[in-house]
Amino acid sequence: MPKSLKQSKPDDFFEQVYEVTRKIPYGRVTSYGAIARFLGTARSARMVGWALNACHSRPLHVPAHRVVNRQGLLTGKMHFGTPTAMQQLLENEGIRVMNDRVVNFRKLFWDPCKEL
DNA sequence: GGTGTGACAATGG
DNA sequence: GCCATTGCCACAC
Repeated sequence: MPKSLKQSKPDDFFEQVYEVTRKIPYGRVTSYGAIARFLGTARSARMVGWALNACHSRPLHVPAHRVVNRQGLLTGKMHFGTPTAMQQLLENEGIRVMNDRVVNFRKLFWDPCKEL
């Protein structure tokens, strides 16, 4: 029974990513690396992005638009259906975006390891 | 069980 | 501040 137990949650890692992403405060942004480090997989920052890629398979809405790369670049905007959807959502929260890059990213940066 | 891949991060120029 | 290269882990086939 022990070996079959984990079979129920094959996407445990993804679940964690979604959970942290939902906890991002309004008007704040974070990076994939920060989430990865918070989950204990600092070197799997790419997996965080991939996990969000599968967020469409989730019944719950995930504010993936608040997650950007270390440079504050909206690398995943293309996965929102429309190329401008991500930027629109960020601007809607008061976040200024220029050239697909978050302005004052360091100020708006939200570190789950510290804040959470 | 190996191979390919990905919404990244860190470093150096 | 920007561009190019390398390393990295987890997942699908």
